[in-house]
Amino acid sequence: MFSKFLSLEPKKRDIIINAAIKEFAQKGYKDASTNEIVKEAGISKGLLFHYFKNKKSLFLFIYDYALELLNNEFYAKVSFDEKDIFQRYRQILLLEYELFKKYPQMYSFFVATVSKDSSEVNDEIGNRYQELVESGSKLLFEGFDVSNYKDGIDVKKSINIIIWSLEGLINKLGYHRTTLFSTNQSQFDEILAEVDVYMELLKKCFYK
Amino acid sequence: MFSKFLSLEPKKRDIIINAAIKEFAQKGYKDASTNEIVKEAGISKGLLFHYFKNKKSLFLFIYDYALELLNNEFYAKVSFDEKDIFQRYRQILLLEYELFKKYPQMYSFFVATVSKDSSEVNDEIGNRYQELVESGSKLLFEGFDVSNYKDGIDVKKSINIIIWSLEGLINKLGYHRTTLFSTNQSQFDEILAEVDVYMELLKKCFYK
Amino acid sequence: MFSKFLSLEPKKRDIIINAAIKEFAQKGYKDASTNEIVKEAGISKGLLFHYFKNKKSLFLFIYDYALELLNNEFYAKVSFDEKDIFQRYRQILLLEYELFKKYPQMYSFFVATVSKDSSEVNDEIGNRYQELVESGSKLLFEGFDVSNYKDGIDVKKSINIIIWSLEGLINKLGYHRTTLFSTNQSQFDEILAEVDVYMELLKKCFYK
Amino acid sequence: MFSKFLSLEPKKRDIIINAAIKEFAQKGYKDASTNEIVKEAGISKGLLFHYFKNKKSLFLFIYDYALELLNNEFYAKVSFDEKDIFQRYRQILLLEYELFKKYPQMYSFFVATVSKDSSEVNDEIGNRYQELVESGSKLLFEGFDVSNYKDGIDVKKSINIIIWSLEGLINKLGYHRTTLFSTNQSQFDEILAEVDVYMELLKKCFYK
DNA sequence: TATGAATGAGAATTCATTCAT
DNA sequence: GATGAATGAATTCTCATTCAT
Repeated sequence: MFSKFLSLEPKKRDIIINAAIKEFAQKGYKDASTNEIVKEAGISKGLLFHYFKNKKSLFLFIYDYALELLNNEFYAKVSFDEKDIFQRYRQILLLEYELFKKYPQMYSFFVATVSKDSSEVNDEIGNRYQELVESGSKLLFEGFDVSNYKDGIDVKKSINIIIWSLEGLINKLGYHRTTLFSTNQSQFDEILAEVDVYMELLKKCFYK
Repeated sequence: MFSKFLSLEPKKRDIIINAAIKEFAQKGYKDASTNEIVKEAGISKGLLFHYFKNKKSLFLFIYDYALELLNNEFYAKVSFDEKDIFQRYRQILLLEYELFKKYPQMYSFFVATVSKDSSEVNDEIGNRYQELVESGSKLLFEGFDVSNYKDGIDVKKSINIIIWSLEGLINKLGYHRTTLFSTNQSQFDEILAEVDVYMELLKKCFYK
Repeated sequence: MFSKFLSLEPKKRDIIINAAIKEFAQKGYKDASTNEIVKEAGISKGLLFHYFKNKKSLFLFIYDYALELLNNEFYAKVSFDEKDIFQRYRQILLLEYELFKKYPQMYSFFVATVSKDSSEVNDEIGNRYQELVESGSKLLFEGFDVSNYKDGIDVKKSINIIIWSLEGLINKLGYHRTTLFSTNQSQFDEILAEVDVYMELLKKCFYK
Repeated sequence: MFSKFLSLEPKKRDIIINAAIKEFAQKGYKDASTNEIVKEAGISKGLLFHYFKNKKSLFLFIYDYALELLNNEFYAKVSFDEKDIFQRYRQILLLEYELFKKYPQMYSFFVATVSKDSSEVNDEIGNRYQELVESGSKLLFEGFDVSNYKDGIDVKKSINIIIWSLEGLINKLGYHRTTLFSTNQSQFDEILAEVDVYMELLKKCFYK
């Protein structure tokens, strides 16, 4: 399928991938211009269509590429030995920060794909991203040690409250996560500090 | 600026506004077709560009129109006499439900605008919507009676936790708010019931 | 369907029709360039697609237009009162000559369409041209007075021989009919004279 | 000119020739794809253009190759000892049948070339095919024994009538010659039988 | 010889915008 | 005010041809 493209030297391959991710991330599938992609990648119009049958096929390749990256570079790195929900969440935040420091366009790509999703590619991508995120969320936020919870607390619901609260917090702090993760280290440290304060408050609610 | 359009007889004006909202809501700024708008509104292409300098100017008009509607039909109707945060939130949910029952396209319009925002209009709309929502949120979630809060609780933070948790809940229940509000009354009642359960849990956390 | 185009002022409409016929006649459906058509017609690219949904639709319009022309300007004009096959054939030749003097491109168009027919339009045009020609041929070469035929001659077969012979002759004289009909009047008269000689020979064969 | 190609080992050369004939026969000059040709021939794009300057040059080579084949395999095999025109014609029909059984693509190639001829190659191929066919026809249909013709018959013209009639017949029977020759033996025998009937009728006309 | 990646002009089609009526 | 014909730049995609290896 993409054999021609995949056997390209990594350097050039990545230039093209990044140009495509950038354009799709900025404009969504439909408004993205293959013209812009080739201009950004510094290749000819024909070459893009030598590697990819058409725009859609290029998009789906990029989509799968990004999904795999997300899986390998994020979900695979979470340590599930950490049984305390707050510690686990801190770990996740740090991993996310690293991830999006490394691949800043990828996050925008998913945001654009999920929100601006065009009917032309909807059917194909189905809900693979959604599935990954949901199955991921389940994984990320399960298997906690609940021995130190107050009696009479619905554990599941309390975990939800913790997650939603902290999500709400970082959304507020970062407006969009994209912005959040484009901040520098010291700003990020401030955010972490604020997260810690909220964690303490939530611990008071649910921990003995 | 829009004097020509504004001095139009209200009936015709509304037909055009609704046609535009519908198209922008469905497709976002860039993909919206002025052709579709004039077809839906039953006017000629020339006339649309007689009233509005260009597509962008039409969009910005619609955007401001929708913002004002949101303000009048929602924020202005919240009763600030209700001093209990949970009661206030319940009231807001009901108002929202009414609002989106009445103007179903408007919500879609904002969702589309915020998510699919095209770089071409981003700068102009700035963050007027965001500002309204934020200033609105402040308004909506201030001035509570905190006399029955546990001692030693950071009130502001606890209010945030309540809001974010309930937001998280209805996002989860409705997946997208759009879907949520297009549900029928009995489904909406179920959602309210679930909200109540979470409210009880949150009360345990923060109320004496 | 083609209402926009049909309500155009005849002069301009014909310019476009002729430009399209010319291009399709020269290159066949697939190789014909809409770019060339608009250049030849002196209109903008957009206007062509304002009148016709796409290249295919333009082609089918032209095809039907040409079919109707062929029917009105040729088949409808043949006088079936002429019961002598040779006189009938002479009449037909003269009508054809007039027809193709008047619409020189049309003949080329059909030749190109029949021979170069692209799979992309084949299904749509079906065999409407073929049907017309065949039903036409039947009409053209039936209902003769056979009272002066020699006895023991298979009339049907003899008529076929007459037709095929005369067709063969004018094909030879004109190489392609296209060329034939682009000749001038005096050349055409020579051809007619030659046809007459062959007719005499054929009469000897079949007439008493 | 084509020295490089001609000094190729015959096996490989024929693979390329056949691939090219097939593609040109199916699609005509313009629509034929050099991509398809190299794919079918199992060679690289570069190699094709190493042997042939460009697509046009390849086409002209194939064209001349096919012309020569037609000459050697058909015209050279006709026995001119047969002095009876009807026997000669029968012989020719059988030879044609053998020829196109052996080289089915070649016939399609000429049909496609003659009918779909693109202006880009028209000038170059000129009318070499036409010339061959015409000079061939002269050869094929000359030198007959006319001793048993009726007196007062223009022999040349009567021969023409015979040829055109029989051509007309097989065109009608086979619709296109291509179809005709792709029929199986028993169908071909039926056609021959019909030809014989017409021959008898024509004999009555011209033979004593 | 032999490869196939790379090119870029040209194809059909869309669409916001203008302008004569 | 009102129309919709007319424009042309921009879109995705194709394909003969070249050239470094």
